[in-house]
Amino acid sequence: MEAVKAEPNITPRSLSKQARRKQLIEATIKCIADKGLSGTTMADVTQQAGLSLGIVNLHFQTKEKLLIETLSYISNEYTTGLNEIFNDEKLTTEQKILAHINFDFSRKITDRNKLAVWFAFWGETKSRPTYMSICASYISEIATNLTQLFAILKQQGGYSAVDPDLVCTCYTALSDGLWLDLLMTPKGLKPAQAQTVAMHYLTTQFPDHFKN
Amino acid sequence: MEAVKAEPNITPRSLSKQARRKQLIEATIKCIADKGLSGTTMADVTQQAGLSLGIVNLHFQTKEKLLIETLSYISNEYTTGLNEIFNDEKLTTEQKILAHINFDFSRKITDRNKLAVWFAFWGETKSRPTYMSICASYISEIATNLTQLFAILKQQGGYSAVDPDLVCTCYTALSDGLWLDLLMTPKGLKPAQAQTVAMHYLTTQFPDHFKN
DNA sequence: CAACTGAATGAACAACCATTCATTTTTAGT
DNA sequence: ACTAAAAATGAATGGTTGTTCATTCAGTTG
Repeated sequence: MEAVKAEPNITPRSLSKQARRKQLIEATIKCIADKGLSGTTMADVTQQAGLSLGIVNLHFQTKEKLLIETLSYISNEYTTGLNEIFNDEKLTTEQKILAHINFDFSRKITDRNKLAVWFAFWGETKSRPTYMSICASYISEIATNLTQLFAILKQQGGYSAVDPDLVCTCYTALSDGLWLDLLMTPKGLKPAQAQTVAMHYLTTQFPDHFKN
Repeated sequence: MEAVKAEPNITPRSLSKQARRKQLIEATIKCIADKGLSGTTMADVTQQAGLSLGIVNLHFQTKEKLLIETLSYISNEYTTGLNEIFNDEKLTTEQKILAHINFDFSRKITDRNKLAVWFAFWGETKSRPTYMSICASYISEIATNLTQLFAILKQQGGYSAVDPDLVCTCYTALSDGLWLDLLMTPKGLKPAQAQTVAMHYLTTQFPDHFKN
C-alpha cells in the first residue's frame, strides 16, 4: 500500500476543497477493499491519501461521516450512470436495456475495490439505519426506471406473458448475485462472462429482442 | 438486547462444552445482526449469552477464532441441509431441485439475523483470506452438486438447449441476490415471493418440469 | 463430608484508535 | 513584500476493547 497523490506536480494544497474530499473518499475505498470496513483506520486512510492524520476531521468532521460520504459517492456514481442511459432521448427502449447491462458489467462498476465497498456496506445495513436509507433510495429509483423499460418493451414487442415487476426484481437480484461472484471468485468468473449470464436471462424473457 | 439463557432451569455450567460453544456462537450471530461485525464486542457477545466476559477466551481463545467458528457454523448448517437433499435416494432429480429451492427460501435460511451474518462476512472476504477460503469451499461443493442435478434433468427431459453450468451460475447468483433483497427491503419482498422469483427462472429453463 | 478438578468470573491491564487543537505552512489580497 | 485568512499538520489525549489471570464456585470422587 503506497501513498499516491492525485497529481504528481501539483502540491496537495493547491487542490480545491471538493477535490480534496474526493481524494479522501477514494483513499477510503482503497482502504476498505484492502482492510475491510472494520479494519480501516483514520491513519490508514490519510496515509493512503498521502496526507496528515488530522485532515479527515477538517473535511468530514468524523470518521462516520467520511464513511457515509463514501457510500453516497459510489451510490451516486452508479445511479448517475444509469440515469444518463435512462434519460438519453437518442436510445430506443431495447438499446437502453442493453446499455444498462453493459454498464452493470463495465470495468468501472465491476472494479473489485468498489465491489468490496458495496458489500462491506450492505453487510452492515441491518444494524445501521443511515446506510440502509441511503441504499433504499437508490434501489427504488432504479427499480422504477427499469420496470418501466421492461413494461414498454413488453407492449412494443407483444410479450403478453411477461411481468415487468417480476423481471425487474429477477434481473436486479441476478446482477447483485453476479457481483458477489465477481468479488468472491475472481478466478472463476470474469465480468464478460457475468454479462453473458445476465443476457441469458433477458433472452428468456424477450427472445425476439435479445438473442444469445 | 436482553441476556437469554439456553434453558431457564438448567444452570449455565451444567451444559456440556460443545453446547456452551454453540450458545456463544448463537449469541455472536444475534450481536452481528444487531450491531454489525465491527460493532460487536466481546462484552456484547458474552452479555447476550448471559455469561461472563472471560468465557470466550476459555472456549475460543480469541475473538477472531470465535468469528471464524461462527462463519463455519452457518456454512455447515447450509451445506448440511443441501447435502441431505442431494443424497436422499428417495427423491427424483426434479424433487431434489424443488427441495433445494424450498430450502433456500425456508424460514431457517432466510432468517434476517443469519442473512445479516452472511453478508457481514461476505463484505470482508476480500481483505480476509480465512473468510474467503471458508466460503470458497462450500461454494464449489454446492455448485458441483447442483450442476449435476441440472445435467441429469437436461438429459432426462430432453432439454437440448440447456447449459447446466450456466443455469447453476445463474440460479446461484439469483438466490444470493434475492437474499440481499430479503435483508435490505424486508417490507418489500417476502421469502415466499422470493421463492416465486427463483421458480420463475427455473421455469424458463425446464418448462415441462416446473410450471409457474 | 472433605478434597479435588476444572469451568466460570470479572477486575485490571495494555494496545489501539478517533478526535482535538496549538502550531506551521501556504495562498490570496493589497 | 507584507499581512490576514485558510489549510494542513501531527503530537497528545481520552475512551474503548481484546486479553489475561488470580480467585470463586459447582460438581464429582473416595
